[in-house]
Amino acid sequence: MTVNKSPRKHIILKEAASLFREKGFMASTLRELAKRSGVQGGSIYHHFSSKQEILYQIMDYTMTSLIYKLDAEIKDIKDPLKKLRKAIKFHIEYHVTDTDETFVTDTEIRSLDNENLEKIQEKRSVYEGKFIKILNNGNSAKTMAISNTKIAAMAILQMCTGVSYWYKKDSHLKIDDITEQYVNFICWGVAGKSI
Amino acid sequence: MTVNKSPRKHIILKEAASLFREKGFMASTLRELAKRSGVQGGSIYHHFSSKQEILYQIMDYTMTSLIYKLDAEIKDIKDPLKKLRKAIKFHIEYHVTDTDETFVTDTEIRSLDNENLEKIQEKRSVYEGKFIKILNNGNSAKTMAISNTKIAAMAILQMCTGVSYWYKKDSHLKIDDITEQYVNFICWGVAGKSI
DNA sequence: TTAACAAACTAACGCTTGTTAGGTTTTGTA
DNA sequence: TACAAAACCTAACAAGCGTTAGTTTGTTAA
Repeated sequence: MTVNKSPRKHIILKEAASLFREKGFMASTLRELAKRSGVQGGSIYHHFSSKQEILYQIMDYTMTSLIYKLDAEIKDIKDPLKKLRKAIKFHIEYHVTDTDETFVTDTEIRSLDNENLEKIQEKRSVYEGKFIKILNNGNSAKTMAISNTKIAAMAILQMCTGVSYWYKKDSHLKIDDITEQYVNFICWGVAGKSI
Repeated sequence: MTVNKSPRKHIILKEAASLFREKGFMASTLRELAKRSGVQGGSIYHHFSSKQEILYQIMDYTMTSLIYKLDAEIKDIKDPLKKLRKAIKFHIEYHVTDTDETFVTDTEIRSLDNENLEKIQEKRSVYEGKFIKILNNGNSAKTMAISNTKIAAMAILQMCTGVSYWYKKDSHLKIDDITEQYVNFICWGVAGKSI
């Protein structure tokens, strides 16, 4: 989110994430998005060049944030298991904070144009690579016992990303409790055979 | 799949699952589906009353199969941990066998009309309930230590369903290897604190 | 006050899509 | 073989959608 983001543009992006989550990108119309954002359909084009650009901006911002913020969270941690705990905690908290954006980013890959698709796929790969690296380090340190770290990373990410599918802001479940359960489950899972 | 399923209807359903997976339901057109199925657009209406019905039939068949076949796999197993292993193995194998159908069933919930949505949600809930029950039994038997079996069941299912997102039939990965990794990861994860 | 610019409205365009209706061809059965 | 049903083709309809172009409105600086 750059500092010079106009209020309306910001509103449109937030409403877009909500609408896309609710109906899917293709089933969402600009007329409805405009209505929800407080303008008329054609006005969207003052802020965005196309419907596709709205989707891309949501997804690109989300992936970029995930990558940079994950780094900030784990860069000073040496122990792989501790690093993994922190990474999982971060991932879940991010997905629980921006549920609409993260859900859309995870589910609307197919709606991207080819050019945008490549860019987002690249960032997904970078993000996933950070988890693979942690798992590889855990294997090296003998505190984890994973046969295929790529599959394990995918499994872990899919499971944790899944929180954005069901979590509701008004849920009685506390984020820390959810996080704790996922972290424990995963850490026992990766450590299992090395105990 | 009933015995009297006409060949063309069967082809259309298979092609629909493939097309919907590739482009999403809303971005898929009946003209393209017809083309892929070897007929013209209007001919689809000889076999299905609407585009929505095609989607519903794919999803309903998949959910119904999952429910009944899971039961058949685990009904004679008493030990909760063994039962869980079998359930996970079944789930992954099903998702790896019908990757298109399972992927569509998991991702196109939002494309369902309200009436169809309720029916599919109900079946999803039934299926999920079977996993929750296994976990509850594991807790009772003290071979699992899960604070919230509902969350754990969701996490497990999301992770295992995720296989249909990335698995490719021509993959060098053997299904048994994949299954083994998931089963081990999960069983260590659920058993962790009870060890 | 005036001019410039940003933001928004509005009508309409061109295209696409699910679907229908009527006609033709193919298949199955007596 | 004849007939009916199933399957398919085809043209077209009605609705909707992303987008464009022109106009209007509000704001700001000179």
